[in-house]
Amino acid sequence: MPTKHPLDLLVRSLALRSPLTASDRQAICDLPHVVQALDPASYLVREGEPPYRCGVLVTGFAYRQKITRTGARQIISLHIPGDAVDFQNIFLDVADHNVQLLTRAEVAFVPREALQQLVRDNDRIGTAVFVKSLIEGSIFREWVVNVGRRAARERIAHLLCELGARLDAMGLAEEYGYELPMTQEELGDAVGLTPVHVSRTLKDLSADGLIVRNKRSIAFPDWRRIREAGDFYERYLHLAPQHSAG
Amino acid sequence: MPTKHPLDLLVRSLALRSPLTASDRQAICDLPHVVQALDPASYLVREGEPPYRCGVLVTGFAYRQKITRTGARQIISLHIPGDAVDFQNIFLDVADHNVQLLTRAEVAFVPREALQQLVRDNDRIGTAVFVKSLIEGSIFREWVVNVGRRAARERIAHLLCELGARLDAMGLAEEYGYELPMTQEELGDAVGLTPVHVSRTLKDLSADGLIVRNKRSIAFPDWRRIREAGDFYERYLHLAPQHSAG
DNA sequence: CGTAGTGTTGAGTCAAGTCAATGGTTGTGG
DNA sequence: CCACAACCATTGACTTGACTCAACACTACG
Repeated sequence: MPTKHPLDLLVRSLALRSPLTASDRQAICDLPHVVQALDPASYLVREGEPPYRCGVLVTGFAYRQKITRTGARQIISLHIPGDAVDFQNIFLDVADHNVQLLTRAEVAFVPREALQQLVRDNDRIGTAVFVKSLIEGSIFREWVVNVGRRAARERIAHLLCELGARLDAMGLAEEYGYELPMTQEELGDAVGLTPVHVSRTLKDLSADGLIVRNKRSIAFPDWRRIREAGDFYERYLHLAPQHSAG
Repeated sequence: MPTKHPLDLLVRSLALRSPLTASDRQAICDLPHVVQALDPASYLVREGEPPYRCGVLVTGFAYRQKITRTGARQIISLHIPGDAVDFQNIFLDVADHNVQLLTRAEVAFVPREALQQLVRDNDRIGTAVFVKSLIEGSIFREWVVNVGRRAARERIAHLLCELGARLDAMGLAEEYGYELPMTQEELGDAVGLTPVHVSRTLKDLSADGLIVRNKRSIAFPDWRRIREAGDFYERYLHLAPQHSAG
């Protein structure tokens, strides 16, 4: 007897911004799916391959990634439980980037056609999926700004704030911080810095009392100050519901 | 007697990737709209404001932009004739970035509700708009990579290739190049560099015979070499049609 | 012509990168 | 339960790609 449906978090994530009725929620949970437990670094999507299914994070974290010719990796976004990692691919014929697991994770795979059909048949769900995709696009835009125009300290602070705000919106953060399941190399690839410089910058942030580190957990003693250090304004996350879209 | 409908280019842009019937095309052209001629730097969208209409570029160029706390500007994307600059906003309640004209331009403004209604009522058009939005998202992702992990020379070469490829797909490029309506400051803000360094890098690219400059026009004597210099692979532009999405 | 907006060039600086060594943590298997 | 291996984080010394500042040149346009 499942205490919790694997797609519940997806429903919660969609309902955060778009109104969904009880029957909409049921329809999402009724999507055919298989849940798999996968190891860190497992690929959910591979650049160049056609997407035939959509992975939904039930537990664990993932990231989007692209590799340049010289072998440098850029992490393009981070994904938390409840995120569907393939809304960006499901209406396109070929994946233009990779998605990998950051941690061990349980992933619910939904066949592409079933998801496309539901999006087409149900207006509210279709809008919710569209809205979620557009918000992901908004996050990509903010990352362009972060990586293009902010100094190292701001970049890292911004990333930490964003993750905190998103986890918090999903009810997945602790009181003052959260478990950050990333190495400094991964952090660097997310903000366009080398791991060495990430190490130094985190040290500075700690020294200034903006963050408190303990193993891989991050806490913010003063939310206002870290937001300021990261030039973080959460409007781009569109955490309030989109009433007029329903 | 109009020789050409203002929304024709939008139709062409959508039809590039998604199949549209003659009546779909007619339905798009029948959208209510007003065409305005506007000066460079005019705002089409302002961060923080609710989007009540969607601008479509009939002629001229535009860009998305965000300003950091320190006043630095990051250009997030460039838009060419046929692009609708508000697909990213139309289903969200508040704009999270600015859109401005790069050049003098004619813009067709479509009321938000009319566009939303058409997207909801017509499946093929809805899918086409969704696909176009997702491709814009793909371009944002590539920009994160460009600005995060490539050297100055590659960044600029990549941007020039992207614009060339997109203009070419819309039939708006010359044989070997195109008119680049950007100052070096704007170029710099698009790739995360200072105007001084853009000037030096363009000089290098010219010296190596990768580009030929004449006023604001750019030509590529050898497309293969400039692609290579920019680490440019156009898969992310999804220029081939998305057959299975229709 | 004068002026404002661009673009170019040189000289000096600095934030972040590179290279390399050391130290700490975690997990595993003998 | 310990020992080893693999991975990760930290630190120091040095380098460098891009930035800053500043002067000057070009161009378009009234």
